[in-house]
Amino acid sequence: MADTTTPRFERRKPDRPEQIADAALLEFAEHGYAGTRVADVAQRAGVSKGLMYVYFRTKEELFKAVVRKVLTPKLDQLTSTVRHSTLPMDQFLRGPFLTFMQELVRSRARVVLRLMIAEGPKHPDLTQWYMDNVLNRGLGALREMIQRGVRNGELRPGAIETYPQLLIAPALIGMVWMILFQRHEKLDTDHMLQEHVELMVQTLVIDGPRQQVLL
Amino acid sequence: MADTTTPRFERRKPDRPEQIADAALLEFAEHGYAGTRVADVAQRAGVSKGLMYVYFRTKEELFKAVVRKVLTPKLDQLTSTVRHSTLPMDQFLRGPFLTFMQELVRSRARVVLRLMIAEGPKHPDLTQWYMDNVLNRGLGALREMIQRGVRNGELRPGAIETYPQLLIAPALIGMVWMILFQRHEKLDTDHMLQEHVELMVQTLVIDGPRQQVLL
Amino acid sequence: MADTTTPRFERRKPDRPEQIADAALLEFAEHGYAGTRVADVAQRAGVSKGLMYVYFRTKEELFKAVVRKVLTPKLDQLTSTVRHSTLPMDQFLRGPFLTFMQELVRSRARVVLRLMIAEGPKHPDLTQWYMDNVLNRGLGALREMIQRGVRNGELRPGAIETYPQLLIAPALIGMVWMILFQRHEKLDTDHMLQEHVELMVQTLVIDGPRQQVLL
Amino acid sequence: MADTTTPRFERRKPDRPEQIADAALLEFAEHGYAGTRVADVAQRAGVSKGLMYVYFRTKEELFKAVVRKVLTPKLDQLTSTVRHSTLPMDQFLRGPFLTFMQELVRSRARVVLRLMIAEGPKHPDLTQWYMDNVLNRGLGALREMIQRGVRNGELRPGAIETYPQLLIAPALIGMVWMILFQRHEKLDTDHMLQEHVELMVQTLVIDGPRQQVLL
DNA sequence: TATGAATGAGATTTCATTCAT
DNA sequence: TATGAATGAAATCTCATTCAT
Repeated sequence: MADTTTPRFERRKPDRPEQIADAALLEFAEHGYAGTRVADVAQRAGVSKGLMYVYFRTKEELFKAVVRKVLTPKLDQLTSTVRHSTLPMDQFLRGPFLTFMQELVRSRARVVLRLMIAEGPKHPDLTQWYMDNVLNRGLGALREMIQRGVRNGELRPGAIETYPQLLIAPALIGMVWMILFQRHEKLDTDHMLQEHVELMVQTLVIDGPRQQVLL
Repeated sequence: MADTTTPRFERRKPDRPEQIADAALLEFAEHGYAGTRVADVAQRAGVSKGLMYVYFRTKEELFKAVVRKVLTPKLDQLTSTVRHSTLPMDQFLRGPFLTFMQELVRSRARVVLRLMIAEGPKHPDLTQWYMDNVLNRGLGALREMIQRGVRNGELRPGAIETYPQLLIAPALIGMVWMILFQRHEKLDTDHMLQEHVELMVQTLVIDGPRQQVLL
Repeated sequence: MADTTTPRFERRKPDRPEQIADAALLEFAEHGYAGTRVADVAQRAGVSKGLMYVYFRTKEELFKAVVRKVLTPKLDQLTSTVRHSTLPMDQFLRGPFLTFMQELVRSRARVVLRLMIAEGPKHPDLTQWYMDNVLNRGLGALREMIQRGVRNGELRPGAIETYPQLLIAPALIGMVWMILFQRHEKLDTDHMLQEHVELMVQTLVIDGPRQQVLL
Repeated sequence: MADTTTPRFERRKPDRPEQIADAALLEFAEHGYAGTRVADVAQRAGVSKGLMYVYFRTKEELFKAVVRKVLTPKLDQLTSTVRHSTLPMDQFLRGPFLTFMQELVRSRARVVLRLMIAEGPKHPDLTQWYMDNVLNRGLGALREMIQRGVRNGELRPGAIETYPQLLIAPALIGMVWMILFQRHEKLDTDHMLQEHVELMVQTLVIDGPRQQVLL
């Protein structure tokens, strides 16, 4: 009632980058990097083509911004989960860790993973950022968790300390499956990850009185 | 009769399609699908642009042909390995199966995986072909192997029968690592896969007299 | 009455148009007309883009204003120099006239000349203004001077009355040289102009008692 | 009659660059560098936009090619004229040299001069080329001619040896006039140049028996 | 008066595909 | 069969100008 005429311009600078990045993620997810038209992102974001270039100097910058924006919180979540847990190792793996993987497979990070795999080799600086801020932070957090378990006598020492990748490998499978095949053939990734965690617990966790202090 | 597709008595440079597909794989590997120029493939193959279109009607057809050409022998190798092995399960896993994964990570299949992840969603028919001829054949072979082990009393029944993906998940990690990070930070994927197999053997293989007949 | 355009009692930063025009000249000089961004002029002038459009309705208007602003005083200077001189012709040519040309070559007029040559054909009204207010006033002043000399018996009558352009042609050469080549190869334009004047004096000035009244 | 259907493609590679450069010159002449659209050049040349980029990688390359193409023959003409003349100096100046300047003012070089003045500062390599291949060759040829005259006792030594620019300065005036004002106000550049040459001959050429050997 | 976020028309450039030879 | 000159649709990016505040 107050605004009877729709203004041709809307001024709301603070929201714009967010708004554009969200739209961009969706377009990139659907069409990949090269397949995405800046014009379509603009339309999806409800802004003009020109405005895109006010906030992101090139399509490539936009892409990188999207990747960073999506992955950063995911990694924060992982590190935080690992750092603040005081649960016994088996409960931790079956609980928060499993949940993290299950959510990861479903989250927007999945499509960003696809984008990284597809475009990473063309963007060395983005790949470097990914290594520093996603991969190494992620693996670092996992390794920290495992080593704590080993020190506490909860976990068998061994390969998993050297290659924490093995712990999340099935999440990667899950994501790739979702990307490529989910439309064709369902896979219960939640269950698969649960079974994976069971196997890991069986293999890694030392039986016996585990109620010792964990901290 | 053995050679039905190649017209035997026409004069033309033999294996032109082969030649082109090989060049195309290298270009796709380096630049991705969209980043690859048909002209560059032609140059690399040593033929004219026009001739490409004699053998492959579009760039997309060429892409699909490349994917099929690379993956088919890989799958044949896996199925054959699994089918013809008469080794006890632990020896099989530590031997031919580990070797297969290690080679897989290094092979041209790696770059095709990248291409599939990047482009799959845009080519449903290719994805369908991949599911039928790569994924399901691959998982089928693995499942077959596992079930034989279970029947023989060599393997514990359980999750791995349902989700043979868990067995090759680290190979996927290895491939993705090679694609994205190998230039930045080395990972000894061979060793990682070996450790993975050890974990799997510990978890899955039933101890005790294993020298019973396998077949 | 003296000051009709500037409203005397309104509060605003004085000389905004001046300020903008000065900034514009520098930008136009560096990047040419098309290569100059209105936003950059605004920034250089320390005002907002929007404000520019309060004082100059379009980029083109701004351009024309700059041209006029720079050239007008130069022409005033020339006419005034010529009109007020009471020197014998040889002294005048070697003195004030030479100085004028030497300064001209160095002045901001040089870059405006470049702009006129580049953009003139696209702006007929500007070109017309230039003809009326620069070219014809300039040539007029020179011709007046020459004719006075002829009447006084100081100068040989002839071509130079018809084509006073010949008298300042080397200044044009000097300006073009400064515009294009000075960064690559120095030319002592001062000396060149001095030599030109010497040649002119030799050719044009009638020897003999020249101390007669001049005026 | 032979070709009843107009083919959509015409294959005539050898002509193309020429054809495009000619069209480009006309467009650049009319609209300047920035004001010229590649599409319009293409249309004028009767080829597709895409083909432009087959022969000239960028608009800038096209521009440079045009400049070089137009100026090179002009300079060849000047050097050749100067080198091969066996005329006495006054006849040479009043004859071939005057003719050269008169033609120069009318030729396509005129518009290229405009382009150079306008765009030179933005293209240092083109400017360097211009200096090496136009300016210095041109001035060199003039200086050579003058020094020959001085050695022969035909010309007074002096400023003109140091600054041969003074000899062609009026041609520059003529060209600039043609560019900017000819549509508004005629100037008989031919006559102006003729008068200029007369002045130069009067000033520079030594009277007396000039029938001495010239060579 | 003053700002600068927002617009949108238009420019250059790329490249898969066609087709005259 | 073989070539590569030629096409044209489309994509990215720029920037003068407008207008809500």
